[in-house]
Amino acid sequence: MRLSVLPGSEIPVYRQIFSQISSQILSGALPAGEALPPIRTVSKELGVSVITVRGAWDALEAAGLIETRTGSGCFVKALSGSEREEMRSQAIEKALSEYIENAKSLGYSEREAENLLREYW
Amino acid sequence: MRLSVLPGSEIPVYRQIFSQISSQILSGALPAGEALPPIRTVSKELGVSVITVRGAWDALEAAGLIETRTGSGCFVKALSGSEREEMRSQAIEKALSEYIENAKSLGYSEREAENLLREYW
Amino acid sequence: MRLSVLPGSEIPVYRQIFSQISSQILSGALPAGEALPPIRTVSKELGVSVITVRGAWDALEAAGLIETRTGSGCFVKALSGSEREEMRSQAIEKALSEYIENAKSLGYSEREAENLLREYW
Amino acid sequence: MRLSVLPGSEIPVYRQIFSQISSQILSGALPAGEALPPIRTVSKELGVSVITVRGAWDALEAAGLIETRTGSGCFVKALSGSEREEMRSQAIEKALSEYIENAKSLGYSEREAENLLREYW
DNA sequence: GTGGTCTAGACCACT
DNA sequence: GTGGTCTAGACCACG
Repeated sequence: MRLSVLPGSEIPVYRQIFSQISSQILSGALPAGEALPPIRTVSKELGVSVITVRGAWDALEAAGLIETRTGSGCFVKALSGSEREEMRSQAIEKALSEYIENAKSLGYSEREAENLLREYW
Repeated sequence: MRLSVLPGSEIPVYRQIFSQISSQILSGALPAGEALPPIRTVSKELGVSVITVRGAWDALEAAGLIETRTGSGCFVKALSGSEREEMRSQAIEKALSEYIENAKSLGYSEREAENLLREYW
Repeated sequence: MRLSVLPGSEIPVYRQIFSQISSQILSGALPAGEALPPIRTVSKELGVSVITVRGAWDALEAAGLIETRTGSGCFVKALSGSEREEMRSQAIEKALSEYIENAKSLGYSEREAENLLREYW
Repeated sequence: MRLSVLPGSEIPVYRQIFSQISSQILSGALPAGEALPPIRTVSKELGVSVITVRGAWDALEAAGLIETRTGSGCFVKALSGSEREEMRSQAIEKALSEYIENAKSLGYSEREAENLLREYW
């Protein structure tokens, strides 16, 4: 479980943690049933408050990605293959549409957008 | 000057306005010297507070994209071609790197990322 | 907006607040668009922490009952009549099934359960 | 002795076990003197920790419903008919008042509450 | 030892 | 003045 946060970023710390774990679940890197590390452990490792980590966990639970069993920990929820694939698609489409929207309004052509993608990947 | 905002979005209204105008300036759609519409007009059209629009204008001025001439309004600043091109590049690179980062952590390959771009453009 | 909490109860304070407001929304007592009182006000009135009130607000938002507009407050979300009726039905059915389950396992007949209901209403 | 637990429920496992056994005792399904199954057996059957079952047993003993005889097991305590009836009444009244409170705050009339009860019993 | 809840108080972003 | 985020620390319920 690799996590990292940028404290000064414009996007909230708990959201950063949320998207990292979310991506790992949707990509299959974190399989169903897997236990997440205890919030206190994560808190120490990242140097943020326990409450901040808890905020990320809450968001993950609200998104239906994990479930918490009080007293024993938090675990990656079982998602059907199609559910997971759908959420994964939605995530990439959202990111993609932001890129496309930006590129278009900045006056880039499709060809240029593709070349840049190849160049920076 | 076409603007639109999504009030319920997670990204602040003033930032939405900022990026739309910013993109139009960097793409050349809004040429140097062009007058921005009065704050109150924009406020009414978008149905947001005058203060919110003012925030967007401030951000644009801080970014060096517009200048305010007291009593007559706000105008697109004159940028050298190279300056403009550099800012435009930075803007697209930032958007691109976010897309790439998301795609990678979701487990997509470069080829898939390209195909999606072509499909959704 | 009438609220009351029992601090020593077995059910968390934020949950108590949640269900009271939730019921008022589903029963139509709180119409769509209505502004909820500021969390700090509620906090003072009930004598609980701001954070506790926020927990209730978060739960309401997660349940799709309210929406928060940063800087201006929290508002009752617009629900279609059928949506509202469905959520209201679900709420009463959940409460009802708990009553029935208890009554049955305690050995009460349907007739007795009805008589008790009439007696205590 | 039939027991079942829902691990993901919002109400603690030991409480679920407690109320099931409690109801069976108060309804007379489990007569005085009857032996409860060994903790380890219940633990295996339900797939929960021994400590959890122990918690339920403790709660039952604290409620005066069972007694433990060291070395031989736990047994349903002898209750006078009036004692048992009083506890049974209290249990149903508590469940009933929760249903009524919910129904009222959701805007249901007594008549509707009765009809629903008949319908879902 | 695990998560769940709560307090008191601070600073920031937004309207 | 509104909500959003975060800190530091405490106590409880649960397994």
